[in-house]
Amino acid sequence: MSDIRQWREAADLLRLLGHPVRLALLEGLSKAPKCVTDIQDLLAVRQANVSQHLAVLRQAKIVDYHEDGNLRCYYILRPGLVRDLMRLVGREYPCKARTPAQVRRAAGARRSRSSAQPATA
Amino acid sequence: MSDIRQWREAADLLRLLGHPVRLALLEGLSKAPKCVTDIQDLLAVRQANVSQHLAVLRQAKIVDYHEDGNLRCYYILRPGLVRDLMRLVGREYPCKARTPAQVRRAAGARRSRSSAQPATA
DNA sequence: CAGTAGTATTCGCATATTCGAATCTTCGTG
DNA sequence: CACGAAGATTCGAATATGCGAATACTACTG
Repeated sequence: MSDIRQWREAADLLRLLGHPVRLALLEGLSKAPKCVTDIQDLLAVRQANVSQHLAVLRQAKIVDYHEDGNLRCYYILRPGLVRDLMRLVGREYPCKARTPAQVRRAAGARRSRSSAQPATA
Repeated sequence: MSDIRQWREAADLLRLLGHPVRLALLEGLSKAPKCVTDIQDLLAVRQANVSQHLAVLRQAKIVDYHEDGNLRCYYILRPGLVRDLMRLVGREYPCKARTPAQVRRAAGARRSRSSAQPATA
């Protein structure tokens, strides 16, 4: 479990979700589908910018839309993801400080690298 | 709930977590506390870079450390947060596509903005 | 005290992200 | 068909992020 590449996808997802407008967008959409102009109106963000953020969320398969005449009604494509996301960012996670002794014991006998093998390189 | 500023903190948190090295770091630390050199060795990332990422996580109060002589043993300061985070990025969230009719109905009667009330502003 | 291992910090560059302005497309209506 | 409204896309500039190299700092050891 030391390969960093396996975390790239998860990191991309988190980074993409980590934008205030996109979070507000997701919360708004999680209540009901909305068209771009409604969102623009609701969030006080310019239309082009709303479209840009929606495009990002759409590429990530987090939202999708249906066309209704001239309008595009966006909705949450993965409600479970958004729900869990909102819980994560909404919850308070208290700090659980450990004592030096606890940490030292949990760290095991691994002192330094004095006995390190040259690895695979 | 249309104020974007209230999402800034959450967005900052997600963005900060959205980095492959930091995720790998958190997973490694969630198994046991480790010192910087151990991590550097485990993840094949340069020492300065490990320190940089750890500094970010420390400022966000996600990790902390205790000094053990010359070493700094880092540990997860908010295990609940990291646990839920790992669950979120580890789980599969299936796409729940809606039909146009479903979306239109859920969107309510809000067609466009033609009949928009001036809101509370 | 000199040397060294462990770690942090600073600096600079390369790359990525964000956003506004402008433009383009499409659909509906008269 | 002309026009306007809804929305997407492109482009460029400002800002942020990531990382390596170099360096500084500190606590042990001899």
